[in-house]
Amino acid sequence: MDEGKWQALSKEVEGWPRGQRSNFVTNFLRDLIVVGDIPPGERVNERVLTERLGISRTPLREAFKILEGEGLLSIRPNAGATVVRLSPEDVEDALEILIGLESIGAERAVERATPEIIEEIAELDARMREAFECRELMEYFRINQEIHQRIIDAAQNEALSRVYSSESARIRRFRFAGNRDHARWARAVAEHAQILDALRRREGPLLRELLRAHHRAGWKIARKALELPEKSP
Amino acid sequence: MDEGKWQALSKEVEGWPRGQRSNFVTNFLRDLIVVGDIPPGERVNERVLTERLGISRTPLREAFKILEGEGLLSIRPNAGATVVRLSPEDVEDALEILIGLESIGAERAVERATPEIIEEIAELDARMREAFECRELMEYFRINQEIHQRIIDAAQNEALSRVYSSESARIRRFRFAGNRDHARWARAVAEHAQILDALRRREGPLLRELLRAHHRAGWKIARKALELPEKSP
DNA sequence: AAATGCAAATTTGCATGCAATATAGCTCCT
DNA sequence: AGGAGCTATATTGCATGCAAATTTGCATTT
Repeated sequence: MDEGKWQALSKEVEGWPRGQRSNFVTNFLRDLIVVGDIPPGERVNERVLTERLGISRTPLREAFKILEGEGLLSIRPNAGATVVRLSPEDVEDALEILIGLESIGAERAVERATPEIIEEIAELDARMREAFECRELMEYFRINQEIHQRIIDAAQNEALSRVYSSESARIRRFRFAGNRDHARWARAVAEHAQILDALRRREGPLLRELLRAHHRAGWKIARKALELPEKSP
Repeated sequence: MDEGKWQALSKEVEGWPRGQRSNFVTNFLRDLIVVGDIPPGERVNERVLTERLGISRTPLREAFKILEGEGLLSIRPNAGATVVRLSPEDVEDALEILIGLESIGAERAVERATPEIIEEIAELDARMREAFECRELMEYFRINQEIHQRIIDAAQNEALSRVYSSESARIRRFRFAGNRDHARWARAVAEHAQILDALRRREGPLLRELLRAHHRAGWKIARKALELPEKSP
C-alpha cells in the first residue's frame, strides 16, 4: 500500500472517542475503499493501518469484519484482508439490484414522502444543477448520489435504506465513470429534472421507469468509459 | 439469557479451527437469533457467551459486529449488544424488499437457470410436498426457505443471493408463522407447484407475479397469527 | 536461469489485562 | 414509601502479548 497517501489523513484520528473507534475506523476505511484510494485487489496490512490511524489492531479487525460483510473486503483466514475486485459483471449485478430497490423505493416514496422531504430533494437538485454548470464533477457526483439515497429514504423503509446504501457504496467508483461523457452528463441533469417532477406529482410508476432508464443509460456510458478496466482474478 | 438452553450446545465448539473461530461463532449466534432461541430485545452478555462457547472475547466481539451489520444485533457503545426487536412494520418492510429481490431474481432465473438447477429445485419441491403430507412443519418450512433461496441463486447474481439471504434471515421467525394455518399451508403447497411450473416453462413475468402473490398471502396469515406480538420499544 | 527446499521474518488469530463506563445496590433524605 | 445520590460491582473498549500460520529471502539443486 502506498504509504504516502496516508500521511495527511492520519492526524484526524487522534482522540477518537472510546466506544466509537471501530465504527469510525470502519467509515474511514470504507471511504478509502469506495473512492478507490485503496485500490481493488490490494492487500490491507493491519500493522500499517494501526500505525497510520493510531489505534490498536482490535478495533481495526472489527472494522475489517464489518467491511467484509458489506462486500468491500475479502478476508482469507491467516492471510489477511484484500479489497474486493469487482468484475464488470459484478457491477452490472449490483446495478440490477439497485434498480430493483429503487423501483420499490419509488412506489413507496410517492406515497410517503412529506412535502418537506420533496423540497429538500428539490434543493439538492438545484445545487446539483449548479455543480453541473460550474463543471464541478466531484460535487455533482456527490449530490447526485445523495439525491438517489434521499429518494430511497423517502420511502421510509429502514432496511431498504440500509441495503441500498451498502450496495450503492460497493460500486460507487464505477458509477462515477458514468458521468465522464459530457453529452451524457447534460442528459443526466435533464433526467433528474423529470425524476424530481415525477416525485412531486407523486407518479409512482413513472418515477420508477425514469429511474430505471436513468441508471441503465448511466451504466451504458460508464461501461464504455471503463472498457473492462479490471480483470477478474 | 436462559443459561440452561446453552449447555447442550457448548460442547460442539471445542476445537474450532484457528482462523475460523469468529466466523463459526457468527453462524452459531445467527442461528440462535434467527430461530428465536435468544429472544428479541435480550441483552447478549459477552462473558456468558465466551464461557459457554469456550472462546475469548475477541472473536465473539467480531461476530457481534458482523451481526450488527446484518441487522440482527444492536450495539450501544459501552452498553453491550441486544437482539434487535422487529415491529410488524419492520417485517413488512423487509418482506417488501424480499418481494422486490425475488422479482429481479425471477426474471434472471428463467434466463440463466440450467436444467440441472431446475431439477434440483423440483426435487426440493417434491420433498417439501412430502413434509407437508407428513405434517412435518419444521422440515416443510426449512425446505420452503431453501427453494426460495435456490430460485434466487439460479439468477446467478452473487450480490443478490447475499442480500436476499441476509434479509430473509432477519425475518425468518416471522415467516414461519405464515404456515400455521392449515388451509393456508395447503394453498402454499399448491402455489409452489405453480411457481415450479413457471420456472420450468421459463415464464419470467408469471413467475414474478406468482412469487409476489405467494409472499403477500403468506404474510397476511402470519400477521393475523402473530397479532402484533412485539411492541416497538 | 528457473525451480525447489528451508529458515527467518512478518503477519495473523486469539487470549488476556487494564482502564473507562455503565449498572446495581445501598444509604440517606424528604 | 419513594427518590436522589453515592459506592461497589460488573461489563465493555481497547491495547498488547504470544503462538500459529504465512510470506519472504536465500541457498541449493537441476
